Amino acid sequence: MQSKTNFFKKAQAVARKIPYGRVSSYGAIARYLGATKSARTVGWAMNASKTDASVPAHRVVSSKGILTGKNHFDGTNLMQQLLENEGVLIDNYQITNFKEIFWDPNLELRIIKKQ
DNA sequence: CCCGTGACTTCCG
DNA sequence: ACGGAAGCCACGG
Repeated sequence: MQSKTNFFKKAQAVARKIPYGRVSSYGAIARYLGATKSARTVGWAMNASKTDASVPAHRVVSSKGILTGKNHFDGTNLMQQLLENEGVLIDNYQITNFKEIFWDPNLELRIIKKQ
């Protein structure tokens, strides 16, 4: 029996699958879970998984490649530092090569995605 | 138990 | 094309 917080676990699972040096967006994950408009809930899942070091929440940004969640991290520029450490180019809390390193679960995983 | 909030995105006018 | 409003799921008060 799946818990009621199935959405959380799924979101965390997808975020955990984000490769090193890649980033994804809340909407992409939400869409992969079948809830396109539930992007905010994905952010909540990140907040819940924040205590879990296995979930790279810093690799999850907005659809524009903006570090919208930087304010929720421990420090102020911690999220940017973590991403830059992985080779991600960031300018003013915005990923410059976002489209290049964007990792879309709908394209990469395509598990439940119909062909 | 009901209402509001939140790391966003999409749709309608 | 731009701006405003709705939607989605979960949690806290």
